[in-house]
Amino acid sequence: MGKKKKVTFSDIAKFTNFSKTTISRYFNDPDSITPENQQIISDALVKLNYQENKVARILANGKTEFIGIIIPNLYLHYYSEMLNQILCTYEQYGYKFLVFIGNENENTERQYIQELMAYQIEGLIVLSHTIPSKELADLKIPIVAIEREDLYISSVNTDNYSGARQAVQLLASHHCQIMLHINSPTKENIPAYGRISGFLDYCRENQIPHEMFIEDLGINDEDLHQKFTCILDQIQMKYPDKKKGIFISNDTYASVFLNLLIRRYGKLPDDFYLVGFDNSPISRQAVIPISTVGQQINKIAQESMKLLVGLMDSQKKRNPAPLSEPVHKTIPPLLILRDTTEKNIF
Amino acid sequence: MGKKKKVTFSDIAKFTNFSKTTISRYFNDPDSITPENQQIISDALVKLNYQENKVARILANGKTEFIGIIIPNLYLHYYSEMLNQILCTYEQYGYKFLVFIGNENENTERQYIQELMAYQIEGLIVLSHTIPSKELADLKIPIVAIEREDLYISSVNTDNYSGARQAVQLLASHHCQIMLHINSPTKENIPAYGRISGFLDYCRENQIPHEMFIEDLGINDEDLHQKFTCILDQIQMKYPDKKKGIFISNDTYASVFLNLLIRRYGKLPDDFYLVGFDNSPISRQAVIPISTVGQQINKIAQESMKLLVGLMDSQKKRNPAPLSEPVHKTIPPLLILRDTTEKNIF
DNA sequence: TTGTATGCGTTATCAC
DNA sequence: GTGATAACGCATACAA
Repeated sequence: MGKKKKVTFSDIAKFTNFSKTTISRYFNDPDSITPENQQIISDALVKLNYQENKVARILANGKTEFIGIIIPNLYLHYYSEMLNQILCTYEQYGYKFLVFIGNENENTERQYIQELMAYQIEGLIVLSHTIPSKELADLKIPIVAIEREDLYISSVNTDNYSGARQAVQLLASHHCQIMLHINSPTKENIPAYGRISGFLDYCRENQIPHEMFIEDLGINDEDLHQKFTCILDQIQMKYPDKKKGIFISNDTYASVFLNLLIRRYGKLPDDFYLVGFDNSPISRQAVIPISTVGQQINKIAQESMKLLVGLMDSQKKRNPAPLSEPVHKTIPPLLILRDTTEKNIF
Repeated sequence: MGKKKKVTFSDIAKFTNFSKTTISRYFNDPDSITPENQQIISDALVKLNYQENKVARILANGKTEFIGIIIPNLYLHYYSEMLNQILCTYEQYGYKFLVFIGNENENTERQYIQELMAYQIEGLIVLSHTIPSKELADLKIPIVAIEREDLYISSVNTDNYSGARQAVQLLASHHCQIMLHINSPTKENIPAYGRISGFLDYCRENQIPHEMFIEDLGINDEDLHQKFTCILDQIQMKYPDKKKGIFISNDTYASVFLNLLIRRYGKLPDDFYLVGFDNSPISRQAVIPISTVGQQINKIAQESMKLLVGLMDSQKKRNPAPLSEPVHKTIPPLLILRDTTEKNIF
């Protein structure tokens, strides 16, 4: 049995004694043909078992309805949940997504972008960090960046700065006497730097004693564990009698730190108050659920698509403006109170 | 400024005084033209800033290099990591992926499949459970199922049965006197049922006392917590003096159960031995790292692609066999020993 | 409301 | 080694 050829408009046209044009119109503007003829065509479609071919349609009308996504990885919950939310917007906008995993390699990502361009994507969502926004802007297609350097392109980010301030404010409201911030080295031009500046600004403005532990915390578990043990020792040495408010740059780290405390003291000591960042599952699943600055991933995804669709629509006009100035949107974080700060609950 | 038209083979042909055919050959069979002419064309490409158009190529040669993926969600680590691994095979095979989130709605997923077919996907990877394999087989395209009902289609699955046996064997080796299995209701025709049958078979064969707790464990955290509290109470009531080996159907549940124990007793009691399933991050990140039956997600992804690519290749032949009998591959799990069983470490 | 002719950008089939 | 020409399947002016 050979491979059966696909049914095309020609076949339907012959079968129904209409022209291909009429068949085309049946799909794109049904009301322009009589109801009876609609029915005839409709019947023919099922009788011939027609399957539409959008590739041909693309070539003819230029609209691929493809959006490219370049995302660093999916093992961090933040990224996989963001992708989840973005993909789900298909229901709303109908755009299909071509997804590439960045893998932190600049040239590989350039190749991915070429591939995406070859498939005539109408827009691009970038979460990976490697390629400078200047270069991305040169692609001359609508682009939205999420939580990365975004000088030359539009973007949607969590308000990291205000999130950090809220975290410290929460710790201050529990009368913590010394504020500690644990983070890895962060460039000033990416949104996450707001977690550092927000911490510093709030402490300074309110004259609260504070210290930062900025360290490359490694990737593997042992490294992480060792670094945190070291940091904990320092903290206990320097501030033995003070009520400590600790703001940690993400929930994964916060959980490691919490586990360290639990295993050392059998419980979260009374003079330790913890706040993480992200509201990732681990913050809920921890032995003692961790208070955290929650990123509203669904809203970020929504806003990104809204922004991107807007840009793409304006490109479809007869006189597409030369991709106007970048727009930067900001989504407020949500402070989530759990047991590492709300101890009165016990 | 109007929208500048894209550069096509025609433009390059005019510019270089070759024919479109030669330009095409430059891309698809460079050695069929002289090196000098290759250079001329190459120069013209950069001079004109040519961007290839794969959509036109698809229409002409029929090969989309698209693979469709339907996956239930991305908030479960198992799925997001699987998607991660699948997407990364782009480097190896060059196939591009169109990803849809299933959302557990049968008709929605049917729609997604129609959309994928319209984009002429060459193959399909299905992780969602809603559509029966019988119906999928009727699509007449290469399909690989992962960890779902797979009677009529090819599949790659973890050897759940052997995994469960290994778990119980591990618990037995630590002289647990009563084996407990906690799981939610599972249909017999999906691979995960092996976790139940493996548990039962091993216990029966070795005449080990055992009990199963099969309960719909709900979705939200409170439900889960309450159900597990109830189960723990039962266990303590029934088997107060026995060394308990508990095999839990996944790491998320295992972590909830562990946290319950820690919060109640301040530590993992000496007579409790725990084994989870999946080797998801939570099993490492738990206060006490959880022993688990690790799924080799990377291997599953690799095997799935290998299988699918094989099926797709055989479809491209002149006489494509009518999609032969389904092939079912099985990937062995990896038993991972951590602190919830290896207590001698303390 | 319907049909004709042409175009979308590439590949494939022949020629030469 | 290179070129002319016809597909590929659909959309869209323009005509009727």
